Amino acid sequence: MVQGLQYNKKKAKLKIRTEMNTFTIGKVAKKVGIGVETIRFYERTGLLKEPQRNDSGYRQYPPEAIAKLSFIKKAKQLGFSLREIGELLALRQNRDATCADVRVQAEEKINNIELKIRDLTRMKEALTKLTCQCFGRGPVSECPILTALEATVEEP
Amino acid sequence: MVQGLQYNKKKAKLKIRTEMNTFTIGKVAKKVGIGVETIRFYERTGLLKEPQRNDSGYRQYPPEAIAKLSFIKKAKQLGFSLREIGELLALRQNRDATCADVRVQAEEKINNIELKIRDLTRMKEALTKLTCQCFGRGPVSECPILTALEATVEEP
DNA sequence: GTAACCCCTGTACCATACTAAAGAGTCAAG
DNA sequence: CTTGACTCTTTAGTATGGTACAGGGGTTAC
Repeated sequence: MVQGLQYNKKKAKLKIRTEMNTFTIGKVAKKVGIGVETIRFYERTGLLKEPQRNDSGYRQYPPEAIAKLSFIKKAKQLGFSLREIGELLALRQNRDATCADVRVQAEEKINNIELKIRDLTRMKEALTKLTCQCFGRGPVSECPILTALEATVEEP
Repeated sequence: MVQGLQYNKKKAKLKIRTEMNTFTIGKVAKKVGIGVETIRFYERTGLLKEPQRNDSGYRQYPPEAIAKLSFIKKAKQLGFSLREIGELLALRQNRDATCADVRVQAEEKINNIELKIRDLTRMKEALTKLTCQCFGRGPVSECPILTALEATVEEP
């Protein structure tokens, strides 16, 4: 901010920022559909590289940043964690990386998701079984759902 | 050791602890198969009520505590959050609660799980579709998985 | 009596992914 | 020139479910 003030006095109102095809953090956030805080958070955690600044210290994002954030958003919707997204972004940068590398990541993720689905399905079946035993009548003390959960550990 | 026939109150504390059917936190943890820190954590968060203490300030758990912690453990395996488990435990205590109340909770949870499964299935399908488009050959720059994710947001 | 455990409190920390607030500077419109 | 919207940094808090000390004291077996 000190440097910003100094520059501002010298270079007053040259509209470098608007003549270039850059966006403020707010515009980017709006275009992508996320919050400005989220973008700054991604920058802090290294997911997004630090953008250029204008004379006031405002972040200036090129259009690619919007593409990158859209990428992040979509990958997140696909269930990738920020760490995994970071790996995908790194692959994208890596000239030696091949399509196959990306495919491996995607397949790992698919296996991952399948595992989660299996877990949830097992949970659901267990719960369904319990609710089928419960007629929904009588006091809670006789509820088969709770009594099933109450079963204590046996003495060794 | 207590000597002779005399019932020494000061020395009887040791006796009282062992003659009653109570357990130290470590024993409980072992029986249930969780850590002592976890039990203290449950107590801190109000999931478990504070047990009696002996003269040394040690927690003394009745056998019911083991049942309760087993309940918590099993409910957790079924995908209930600690908050939801707290609600189930409260229902169990509530004399006015009925079996139907428990059933409602279980059914809500089932719906919840189904929703998650649907979400994951959609993710999986999207990813599978992308990987089917990728032959795993060529440079990363031409990977259809990444290019699909790269699609930018259009101008409004 | 002394080592090897156990238990106590309190605090801080792990990961994940943000979100908010304080306090100050910047910018464009009226 | 003022106002309001925007931006900056730093710090701290949210929720979830724990885990890991530190620095004390208690208990047990030999």
